[in-house]
Amino acid sequence: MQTNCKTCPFKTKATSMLCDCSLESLTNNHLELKLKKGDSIIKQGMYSTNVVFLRTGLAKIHLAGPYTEQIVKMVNAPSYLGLPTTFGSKINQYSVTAVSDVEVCFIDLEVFQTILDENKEFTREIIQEFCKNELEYFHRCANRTQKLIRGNMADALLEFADNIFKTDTFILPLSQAELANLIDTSRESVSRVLSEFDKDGIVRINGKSIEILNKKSLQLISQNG
Amino acid sequence: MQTNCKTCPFKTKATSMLCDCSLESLTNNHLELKLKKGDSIIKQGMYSTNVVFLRTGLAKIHLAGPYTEQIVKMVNAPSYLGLPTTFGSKINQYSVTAVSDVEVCFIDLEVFQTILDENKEFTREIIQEFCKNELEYFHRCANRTQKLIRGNMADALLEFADNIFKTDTFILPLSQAELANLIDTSRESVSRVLSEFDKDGIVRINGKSIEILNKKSLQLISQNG
DNA sequence: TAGACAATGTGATGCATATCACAAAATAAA
DNA sequence: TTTATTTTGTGATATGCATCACATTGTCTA
Repeated sequence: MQTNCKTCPFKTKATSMLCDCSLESLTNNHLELKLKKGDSIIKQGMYSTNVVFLRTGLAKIHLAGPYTEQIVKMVNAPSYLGLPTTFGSKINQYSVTAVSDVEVCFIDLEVFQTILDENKEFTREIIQEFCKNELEYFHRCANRTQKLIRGNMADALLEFADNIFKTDTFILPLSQAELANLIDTSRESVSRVLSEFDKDGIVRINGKSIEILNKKSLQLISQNG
Repeated sequence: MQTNCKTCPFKTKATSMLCDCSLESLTNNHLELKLKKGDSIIKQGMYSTNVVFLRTGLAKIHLAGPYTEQIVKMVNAPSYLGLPTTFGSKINQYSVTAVSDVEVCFIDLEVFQTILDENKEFTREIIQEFCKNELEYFHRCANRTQKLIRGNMADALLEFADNIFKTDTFILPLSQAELANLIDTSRESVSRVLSEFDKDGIVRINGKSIEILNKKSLQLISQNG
């Protein structure tokens, strides 16, 4: 479903029927931005009347837990962010921060709502995305809490390799402290487990660069705990 | 938005515009059932081409974790269940089981899809529901893993009282073993914490009957951990 | 090229809670 | 009612991991 649109910024092979520019309303109702790694895209607690389209790059969704900030999801482009705010209180309930350089479009929520109303295909895709995410959360709930740290770390590495970067050699986009927030553990444990994996020849670590040497082992560790 | 419909079974004050029976397609395309406590509504791993409307009663969504079955969400009527299956593989990715007697309607997914296409209001409500749930999962991720058992138990009791039964005196719909699966702990710890709460005068427990005596305390315990 | 600050490695210690092991009670079945 | 089965209460023990403490390395800035 690649639709390289000439008049609007959505030139991506997205989930997005937005690129069907019969939706000319969009062309005049968005703000396009390039943001740098570390920049805030959505800030918890702030008022907002926009949906954000993450056009390129990688971001983390995170929010304040009772003690520390928790990363609940990594999101790579293309993806829509901030919908719950749109339909809810207009106060952002979570933060989104770029972990790579990103391109984003801010779309007025009323415009977005109109598009939803007028475009069945797009609506269907959005709902499908929600369904996919819901399943992800369910599995996360069932897995994260039952597995030991090694299992969760294995899952995180496999997720980066298989779903996010789609290669077994990549640069970790998160610090060890952030990784700890993602897999519900402490910074120190992340450090220990990573060097264990390296020592056991499962991965090769070089600063922030990671190469997965033995994916089968990782999958086994993921299953055992 | 109460619409007591005469021709279709959806006579509930639902999220549901389905009761707007301009949707006569529905009237002839559903199966209505009364199920008993403990009956399975949706079974993980089974093929299905239905969405389920939970008309009355209370259910639990649960799925197989690496070690034990995990309860990921309690759902009370009115609510739609099984949408991810609809839009996904048609193999149920989770189970839903009645924890009280329930009334459910099985709706063919093509009929459901048609309704979505034809009814903007309904679609909007469904999306809103997804958004609400997503926020719930995020908060669950951030809370459940950071809090101690007492905090999670306090949350569960407050959830039952405030959101599910809407009264401070209720009958626990789950066994202690199920409660343990809900708040990520062991059966024994559930037993211990509940009797602690009782001993401290925070709740009064009598078999499965629970009365919350000191809600402020529960909220404090929830915050501290 | 220094100096400062952030990110990482690694040992020692403590603690929350899982697990094991039964007893007691409640519920279901016969 | 009696028997069988599930649910619950409670102690003792084991353990995975958080926390603390500090050394080391890496990275930015002036």
